[in-house]
Amino acid sequence: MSTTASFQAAKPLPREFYLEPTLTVARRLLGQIVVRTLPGGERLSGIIVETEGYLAGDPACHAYRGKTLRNASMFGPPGHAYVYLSYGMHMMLNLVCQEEGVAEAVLVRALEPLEGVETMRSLRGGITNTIQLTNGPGKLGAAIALTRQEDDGVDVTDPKGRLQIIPGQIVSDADIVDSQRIGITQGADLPWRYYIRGNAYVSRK
DNA sequence: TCCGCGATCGTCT
DNA sequence: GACGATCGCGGAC
Repeated sequence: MSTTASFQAAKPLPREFYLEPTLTVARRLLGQIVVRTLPGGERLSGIIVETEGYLAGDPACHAYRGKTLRNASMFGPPGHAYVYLSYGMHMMLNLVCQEEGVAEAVLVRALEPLEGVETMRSLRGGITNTIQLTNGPGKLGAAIALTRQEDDGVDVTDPKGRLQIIPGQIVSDADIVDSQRIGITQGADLPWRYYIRGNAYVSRK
């Protein structure tokens, strides 16, 4: 196994991290690490390699038409998760940005697996191709066993939480590619998708 | 390799 | 009653 001791001890990124402009947060989340602790104690983790920003006033944002039961956590405090069901089958992971009342978030679209790869494999139906484990928002949701009941609204800055974002590597601007968001019709031309240049786990180049 | 389509269900019109 | 911030399969070329 690889040397994981250094990041296992790391504390989650602080709440202030999520108060920068949301598109800045979307860029800075690249290289950071999602840590999922299963009920039995096993850790699943991966490096964030692809994100998308969703802003207030953006027609593609779920909060565009106001607060509802589904998008309520987006209106909550920063540093919490907004998890929802997409296409009736995929759980999507977003991280809430901006102060309470401002509904903006970053969608985590792809991870590079670190810990718990074999468990992720079984959660993804036993597929053998490691690249395809987490190279898409629905795929990573399944790979880390996200559920709306247990994960929507959780505080990802809580050092004891089931879902945390901890510091990873620094990604320089030169290694970040800006592109158009995927799978939306409204605001499809906006370049608010970011990914790590050359990373094999990005959903689309 | 590319494209079209079905699965599946909560949410909002 | 329609439509997704998706995915994976099957058929055509």
